[in-house]
Amino acid sequence: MVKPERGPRERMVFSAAQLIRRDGVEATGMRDVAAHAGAPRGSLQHYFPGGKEQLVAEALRWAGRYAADRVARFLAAMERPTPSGLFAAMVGQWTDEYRTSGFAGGCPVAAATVDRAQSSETAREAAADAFAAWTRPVADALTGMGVPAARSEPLATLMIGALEGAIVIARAERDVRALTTVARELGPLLDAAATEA
Amino acid sequence: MVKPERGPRERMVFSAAQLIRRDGVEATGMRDVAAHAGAPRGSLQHYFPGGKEQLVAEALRWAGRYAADRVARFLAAMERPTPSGLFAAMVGQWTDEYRTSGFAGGCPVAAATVDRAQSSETAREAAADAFAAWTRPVADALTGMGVPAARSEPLATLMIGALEGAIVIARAERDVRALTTVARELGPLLDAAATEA
DNA sequence: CCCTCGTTATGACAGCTGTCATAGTAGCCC
DNA sequence: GGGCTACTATGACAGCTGTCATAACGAGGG
Repeated sequence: MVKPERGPRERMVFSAAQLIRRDGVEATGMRDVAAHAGAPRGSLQHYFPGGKEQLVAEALRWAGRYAADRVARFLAAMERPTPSGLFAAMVGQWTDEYRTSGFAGGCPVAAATVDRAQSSETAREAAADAFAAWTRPVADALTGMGVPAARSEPLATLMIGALEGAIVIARAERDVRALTTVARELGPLLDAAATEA
Repeated sequence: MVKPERGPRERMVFSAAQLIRRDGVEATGMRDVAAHAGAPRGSLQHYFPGGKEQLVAEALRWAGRYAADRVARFLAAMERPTPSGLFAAMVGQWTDEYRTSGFAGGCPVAAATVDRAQSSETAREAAADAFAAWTRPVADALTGMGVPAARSEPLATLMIGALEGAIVIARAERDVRALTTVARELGPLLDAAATEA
């Protein structure tokens, strides 16, 4: 998650996602977002007339697209893609971050769901859309690897669910143990689904 | 999660857990907790001189014990316990709640991790302890069902991780799909680990 | 030069937060 | 009754929140 040099609007959306995944939605203030993005405070009401609601929703949309792009990139980097290999890459992104940069942040979509699912319908919908945008390419990839069509989406949900849960546990424990565990335990199951056809 | 008729102190701890799992730690105010518990506001500083930090930590301890007790009760209710049966019971608790009471709340431990892992060391530790208190009886149960000792704890972590992730997804989607999916997909894997011995 | 429009600047607003100081009450033991 | 302890009540505090009103800037076109 490196900050690209885009316009101030895009930087604020990115910064919002960054801060949300660190501190949660509620603890992330609009003034913090502008400061983190190096954007003027006055631009907030100009670019996001819908207020925090809109900013959070756009941050989640961004996160969903980002996750989907990562999946595509993982697949492109593997010469002989396997379900376990894809899952290992998805998990590896998090173990790498935690090992090199510490356990400061989690998944922004999960954070928004925990903080806002009950209090903001638009945030909840945006989170659901983000999960859907993430699940789709994973499921498609599984199908492409020989997983029966009927099981691709369930298995993709299992992968993302196990990853999300492991992220939470790892962050609480400040240990990547949970992440490496789910990757190791789930790998054979995923590969088996691709070969039984 | 039915409210027992205990003293005001215990009621406040319980109410804190209840509100945290609904709205997150940050959005849960001390005044809200007292009101929800039907306890006087003045009792907060009397019972919890450590402030919100202490209240949150105790709520997480309570949640960890509660989860562990539920596992023990699930096991006691099964005449021939199997790993998949235990997992189905754990997931079933959530599908039942969501189907009958709506998707208002998630797991308080996950909520605290998302909101406070970075900002409060004691809350983070309390969350890690809660996960540990929950994992232990699950792993012990797996061992008792014939799962090799070396795989019991990893599989318990996988179960709890997948459940936590599915809770988040289900709450975002307002659909139990993710929960039923992980229970169905993971069941055979768990039972296989118990019989290969 | 002036006018316009996308952007920014600034200050204010009510509302809420956790925390604290202080006082008050109820009950029990001596 | 006096004194002690456990608990409750209440009001205040500074600090922060999201939002808004208002004004100023700055470049580009007429």
